Amino acid sequence: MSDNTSAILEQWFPRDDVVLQQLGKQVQRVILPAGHVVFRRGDACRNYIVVVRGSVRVQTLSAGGREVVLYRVTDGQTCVITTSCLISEESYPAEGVTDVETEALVIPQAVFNEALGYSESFRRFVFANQGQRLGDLIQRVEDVAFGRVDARLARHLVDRCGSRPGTVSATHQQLASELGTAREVVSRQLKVFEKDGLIAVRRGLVEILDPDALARVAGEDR
Amino acid sequence: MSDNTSAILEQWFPRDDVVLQQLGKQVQRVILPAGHVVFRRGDACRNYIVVVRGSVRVQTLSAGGREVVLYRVTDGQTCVITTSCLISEESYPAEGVTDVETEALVIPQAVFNEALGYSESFRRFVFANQGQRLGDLIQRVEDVAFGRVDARLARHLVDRCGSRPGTVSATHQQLASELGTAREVVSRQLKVFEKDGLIAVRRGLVEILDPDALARVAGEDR
DNA sequence: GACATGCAGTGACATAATCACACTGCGGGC
DNA sequence: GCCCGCAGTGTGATTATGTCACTGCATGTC
Repeated sequence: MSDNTSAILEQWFPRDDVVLQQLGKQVQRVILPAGHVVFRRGDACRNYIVVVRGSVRVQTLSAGGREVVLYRVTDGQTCVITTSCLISEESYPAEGVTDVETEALVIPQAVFNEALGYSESFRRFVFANQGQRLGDLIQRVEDVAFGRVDARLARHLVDRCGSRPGTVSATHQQLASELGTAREVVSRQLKVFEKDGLIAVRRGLVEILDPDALARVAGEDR
Repeated sequence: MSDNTSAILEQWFPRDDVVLQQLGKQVQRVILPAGHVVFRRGDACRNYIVVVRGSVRVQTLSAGGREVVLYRVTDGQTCVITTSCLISEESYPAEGVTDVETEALVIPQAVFNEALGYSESFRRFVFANQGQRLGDLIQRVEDVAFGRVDARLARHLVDRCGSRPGTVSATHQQLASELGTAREVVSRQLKVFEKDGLIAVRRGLVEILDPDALARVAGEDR
């Protein structure tokens, strides 16, 4: 069990509170492999899920068969959709898939409800997470509605490799889903970046040669 | 005071519960004129707001100065952003403006927090609302990313006038904000609809002549 | 009437999405 | 090894949208 797990459990279900201690015992820990489908569109939601370590991307399949990534849930975070579905007892409107091996806490609905009523700090955690994911979603609407593809692509690559040169492992199709655009557009844009010496592309792989220049492209607000 | 207000107050703060009764006394009712700015980007959030009657649109101003409408809050609903900002004590990431004269309940932060811990039914209401607005947002991401402007515009007009012929009062700029596109695009598309005899346009007004045909345009999934 | 202002129309151009199809690297089966 | 299949990629043609620059038009104010 990772240190994170213990810390989170201790924080929410401290030893000195008998009620929370009891609730804490019903929390399970799971480790999911990369690519595991955590929930599908239409599934009923039965558990509150907290990602302790790893990354889950939440995406939706449009009528035309295209995918957009809505947001990611990473270390110490939870998913807005899960939370609201859990309480309103609606089914999932999107799907969640692990990007990498992911460690998560699974809190049954009943336990979640009790903890929510009992502990203000738990409530605060839950809602703060809601706010953050919500902000991600709003940002996404703005990006897709107004953002230029070159800037968005550059930003995404920089985000994934940091400020040091390195490689990002993704197909053009995956990148397109991240950005809410089409594969061809990504292919062409990558070509442009490559011609400018910012990156090198190989099958399923993008090598970042000049993160600073890339960051500059990302930052140029039109 | 409208019937709705009494009903909502009675539902959340019933007479037979002394604690909730006390909390209920601190809830205020306000009537806001059309076009009133309920909250601005960057404002701190101090109250939980429930729209009893009317409509508030929540929108965001992008870096380029363009506006998108994220969703609307109407009769009996609340705003996701308000809720999560209130609990996580962050500032508003968007702004809210009344479309029409709007009657609302204003619940101070402290009262909201207490009620949330005390009443499961109140909690359920709060989160169910979160889920609905969230669904709106997801839909918006899909629309903006994949939707065709003609279909979205047609759908929007139909939504606003119903299945009977009638008039929608909005400038092209307003329509563009609703759809997350540019004014010129709306102007051109309206011209096309007009040429096809679906609508007639006048300054600040769109007259719906053939709602059925318009609905057909809206429904044609690509 | 002169002017300011907000709204709408339009052409030219840039960017992005879509469609159609060719090409390529790689792994599995033989 | 060789062939094949397939996911991944490249590219041109076409259409849809977004952007820019500017004009015209209605309305209100002085």
